[in-house]
Amino acid sequence: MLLKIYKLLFKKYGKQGWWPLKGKYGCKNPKNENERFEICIGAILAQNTAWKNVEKALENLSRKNMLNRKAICSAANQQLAILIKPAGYYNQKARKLKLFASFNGKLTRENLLGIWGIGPETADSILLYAYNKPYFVVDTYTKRIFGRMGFKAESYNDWQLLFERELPRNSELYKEFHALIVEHGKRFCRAKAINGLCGKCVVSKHCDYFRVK
DNA sequence: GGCCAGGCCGGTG
DNA sequence: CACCGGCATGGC
Repeated sequence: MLLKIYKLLFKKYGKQGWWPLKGKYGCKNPKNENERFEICIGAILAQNTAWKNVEKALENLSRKNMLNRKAICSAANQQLAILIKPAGYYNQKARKLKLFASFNGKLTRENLLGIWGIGPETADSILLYAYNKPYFVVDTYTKRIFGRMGFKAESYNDWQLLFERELPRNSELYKEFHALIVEHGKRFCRAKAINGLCGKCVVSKHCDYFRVK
């Protein structure tokens, strides 16, 4: 069932090629440690924030040559906060960036979750997109889209299990699926239902939300 | 002008 | 454990 949804979304939106490094879509997998780091920073900045705003923050960091681990480690919280301001929650996020950048241990899921400011979605985004580990990423779009379709799960872990149990354990599939979910959430499965959108949605036949209306 | 955006933390019951 | 307020900008 989930694979079927995936295929419908893929047919509609095409290959997404996430993660979008420096705001450019269609990138390949990260080639080096610095690109991996940039993905991690983007994942933290993207917490409950529109990606457009994250791009501005990344651009500010990049222009100052601060989009790397060393620079962020040695920067003052205040300076970071000013640069990442467009991404919102800038005081918290400045602290989060520094704590992540100065973490030296092994990047397991458990260790990531132990870092202040890294929750399950951020951890899974880092593991999947920066380190190519097969953890399915669950976000608000995932819950909204599949919740409306009639899938039920209580917690983050339940949602994740739902996908990981049914899908082949394949990071490339996970990456593409999550990216497609975000795209679909932005374009069609909006928080506030917009008149007519559901009628053009490629997965509406599988959706309770549409059928009920 | 209100709602939403690729969450997470800390306090409370 | 579940729930909630706080954190903050920018686009629509």
